[in-house]
Amino acid sequence: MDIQLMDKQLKALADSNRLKLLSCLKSGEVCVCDFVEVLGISQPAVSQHLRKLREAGIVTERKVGTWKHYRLVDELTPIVQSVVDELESDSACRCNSVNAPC
Amino acid sequence: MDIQLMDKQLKALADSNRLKLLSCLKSGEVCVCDFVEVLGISQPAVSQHLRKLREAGIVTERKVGTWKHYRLVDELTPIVQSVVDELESDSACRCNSVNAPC
DNA sequence: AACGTATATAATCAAATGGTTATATAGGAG
DNA sequence: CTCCTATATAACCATTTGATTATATACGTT
Repeated sequence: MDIQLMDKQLKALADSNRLKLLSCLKSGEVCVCDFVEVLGISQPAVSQHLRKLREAGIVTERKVGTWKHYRLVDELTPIVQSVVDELESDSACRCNSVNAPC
Repeated sequence: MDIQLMDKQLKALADSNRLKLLSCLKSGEVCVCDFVEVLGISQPAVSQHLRKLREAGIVTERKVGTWKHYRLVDELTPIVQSVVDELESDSACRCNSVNAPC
């Protein structure tokens, strides 16, 4: 495995808020608006975390109208997979907002 | 697995110089003096990287006179193990210095 | 005891990181 | 077209990180 990709993925994983995002994503797609509630940080902050995960090849997105649904990529690298395996799935982060389109 | 430990270990892993240290350690014990040559950074910088790995429970040390030999801990967590597995073992970093006591 | 070597710690600094607010972009509803 | 909502980007700022130099500690040698 390319050591530069490894470093990039590890940097993307090494943040507690991003680990929480992965806990949420473990059980399926989640839209950005729900993440904002879960993490208790601003929407732009969430957007920047998701970008970091996306650029590391860990998550991918799907547009649904004005919303975006994020999910884990299909083929995770062994390192990312081992991190996801260790995380407890957090189902509390999905479809809680009144207007969530999930 | 404790999410705080996970975060701490991931932060310890998410640095290219520390990944190089682990590449060296994959094939066995290495003393600090050799690391300095390999990474091309100062001795205190190496010492601080090693401390971070030690405090994350990834490496341990053994005193040999004035030297210290570092090695991977016996029971790595699944995440750390998967990172080590992905790294190519770098044998060029051992016992190269004239006065290395390895 | 005095000196030299190996490693660790302290002090300092520049760069990277993660947050905020403000603004841009894009799509759906009226 | 205009307005509202969802998301992304830009600009900015405080904190953290990783390097350096200087100093402390510990051990071996003379």
